[in-house]
Amino acid sequence: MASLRQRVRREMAAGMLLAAEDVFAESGLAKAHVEDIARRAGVAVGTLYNYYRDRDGLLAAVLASRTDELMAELSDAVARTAGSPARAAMVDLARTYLRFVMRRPTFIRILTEGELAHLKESYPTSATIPAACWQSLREVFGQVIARGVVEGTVPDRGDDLDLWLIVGMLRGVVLRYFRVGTPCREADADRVIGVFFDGARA
Amino acid sequence: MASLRQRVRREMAAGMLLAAEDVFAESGLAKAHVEDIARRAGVAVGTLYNYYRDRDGLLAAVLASRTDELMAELSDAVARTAGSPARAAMVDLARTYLRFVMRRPTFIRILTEGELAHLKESYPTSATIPAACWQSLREVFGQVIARGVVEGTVPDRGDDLDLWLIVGMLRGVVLRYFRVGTPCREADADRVIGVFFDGARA
Amino acid sequence: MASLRQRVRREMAAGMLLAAEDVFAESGLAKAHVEDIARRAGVAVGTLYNYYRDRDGLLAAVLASRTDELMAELSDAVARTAGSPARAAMVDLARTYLRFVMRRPTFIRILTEGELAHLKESYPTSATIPAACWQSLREVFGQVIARGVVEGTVPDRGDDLDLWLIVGMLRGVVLRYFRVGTPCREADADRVIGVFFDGARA
Amino acid sequence: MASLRQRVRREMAAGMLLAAEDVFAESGLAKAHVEDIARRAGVAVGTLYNYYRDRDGLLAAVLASRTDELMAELSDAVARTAGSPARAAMVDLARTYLRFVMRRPTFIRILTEGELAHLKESYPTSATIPAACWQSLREVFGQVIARGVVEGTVPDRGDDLDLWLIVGMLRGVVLRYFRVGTPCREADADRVIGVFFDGARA
DNA sequence: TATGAATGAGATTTCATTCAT
DNA sequence: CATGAATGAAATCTCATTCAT
Repeated sequence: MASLRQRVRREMAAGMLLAAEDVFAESGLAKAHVEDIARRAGVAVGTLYNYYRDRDGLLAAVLASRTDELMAELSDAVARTAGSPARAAMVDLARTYLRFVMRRPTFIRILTEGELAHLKESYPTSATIPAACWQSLREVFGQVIARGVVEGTVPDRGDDLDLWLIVGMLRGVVLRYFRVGTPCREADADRVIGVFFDGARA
Repeated sequence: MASLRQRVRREMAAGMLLAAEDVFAESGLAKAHVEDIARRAGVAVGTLYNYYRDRDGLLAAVLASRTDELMAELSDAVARTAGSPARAAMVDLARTYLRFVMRRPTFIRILTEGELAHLKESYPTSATIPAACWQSLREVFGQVIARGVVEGTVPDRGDDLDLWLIVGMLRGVVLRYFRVGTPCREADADRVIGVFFDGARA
Repeated sequence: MASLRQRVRREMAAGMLLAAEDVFAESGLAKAHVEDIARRAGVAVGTLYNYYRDRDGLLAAVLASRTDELMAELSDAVARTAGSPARAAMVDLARTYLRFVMRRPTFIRILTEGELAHLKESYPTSATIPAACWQSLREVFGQVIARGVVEGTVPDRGDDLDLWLIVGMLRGVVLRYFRVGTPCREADADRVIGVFFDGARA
Repeated sequence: MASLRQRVRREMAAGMLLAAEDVFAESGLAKAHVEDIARRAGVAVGTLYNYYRDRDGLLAAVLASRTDELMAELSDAVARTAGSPARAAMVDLARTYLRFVMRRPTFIRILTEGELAHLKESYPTSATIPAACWQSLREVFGQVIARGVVEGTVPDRGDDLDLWLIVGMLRGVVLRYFRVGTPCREADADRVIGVFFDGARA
């Protein structure tokens, strides 16, 4: 059982994590200042450093926790659609992902920025996490597509381009949300998978 | 006829622009240091500032020149496919874009990073250019899709989601190149447009 | 009661202010480098910037505090000579001023340099303070001279030239101190006012 | 006889000197940029350096030529009032000085700024000239006052304070011009000397 | 001799991290 | 542990001076 002290410590750490996530997303990874994070968390900078090694460690913690959360939800979706046809499973995956985007938009923003930003210098530990997360996302879709190939509903093209296209379309939906404000809806997930299977005409 | 001095000046400016493009792309917008750009260009820092007002001006110049180049090629593609069916025109556009990506990958890297980075503070002038460029790219596809709607080959869904999906797929192809190294080929453009019209099965 | 932290903070700020005053006076406003001020104050540059927005803010603080000090002493002098004849009051003012010069020569040096230097670019906030201070000094003398006019001991010439002459003579005494090292004494104040009322012969 | 070449060279040098004087006065000694001087003179910076060793040399030349001009006029005044009473001679000197101020205000501005500015670093050669010029001005008045002492119209106080007071008053008149725009008139010279001999009442 | 672009030392300011209280 | 002031390396930008043309 967690002692009171441990519980308090965990809650403080969690509060700082939320503050960090907000600031990383709002200000951008390059302009996210430790002092801003501390202010947002309602603690002193020194306290941040008592809980996390450095700014990099803070980002790594944000990424790790949210990445776990996302992967857990995707795993759930995979598990619960184990027997369904590939297309239905993919719809479920896409919906799950877009729901997650709307629930954790700040994290997704960081994840998307981090995919291309050059983080090695400022964030040596965290630098590889976003790309790895995107990789995992593609792999999840890859598993289901493999089922589609077995089913015969998806042709085997012998490359992984389809994965980049599906995830690309999903990123398109999300970027529309970030840039224009149009929320991501389940219907958008259906459209993405619909286009993937039948094209826009269907 | 340009005087010798003018010619030299233009060449120096162009050299610095190329150096800046490389450094912006390689180091990332946040970690692209003026001194690195100068070193890469083989000039002193002060010389950079004789040609461009500040770091922001340097980035703005890079973005402006390459954006113009890209838009010119896309305009050409639109013009030369004026009478073709929408699908053929879109294939041409997508091929044109991917060819450009392979010819100017550093610029595309900047453009893609700049779409989501928070640049207002460090690059007040350049901050809005990447998003505007992406917007233009969507509009170019939008024009052709409108033709497809008239043709009856593309259903009118009453929203702009299709544009985000197409551009999203293209970005997927490009990200694959950036992350995995797989070059963007014309066949990829055909796949993207093929999926858009007929789905992956076709 | 001031907390320990507040007291320390106030003392640090005061120490930096003194260091800044010294360096501004010794090196001149144009050659007073932040690093020199920090070294003189025995702190790191960053610490200066924790207390003052920028170099301009540092100078503004020096000027504001010392200007207040000077004006307070002059106001005291005006108040305590409220019933005296104008001449006695002016002697008191002049003595007060010269005493202040000898107590705060570094500030007076800054004030005198700042009257003519072009500070708008390097010191946007502080630029107008010295001239305003000199203006106040003239006004203080102006009030007493007005009493002299009422008394009939000073002729009303209908212009403000007398003020510029009195303050000019005082500046002469001070410049002698700065250039030749002759200290400003109360007898000098008496001479200045004596000349103003009766000429050098008396 | 001056060759054409020499004449041209002298005219160019003179033009640069005028430009330098303007810029030194307008921008202040610390913010007078060589490029501004060149632009004002209508030549390239390199040309400036063909005529003057460096920025310091340019200022030294400005100061030297104008100082000579001023001292020549004052010497004339001294010479032409050789037989007059001290008071009349001093009025002549003061008028001569204020006329010069109105004819060469830019130079006087530099001279006045240079009296207190710390020029040793940026202008090693020129640094001592302004103070020396002021010293000469006091000496000129000192000679005439010595005559007044002999005459019995000026008491011998055994110090040089009177000189600092007279020159201080003149500086007051000039500062009024610089700060408020009131031109220096001959009547002002009369007032200064009048106050010196008889006080403000007379 | 005139030109004006190239140079790079030097100045200001920022901000992640440390550590005494 | 929490605090937040101190630190100083690092980054941008300026401008007097040089020198090839």
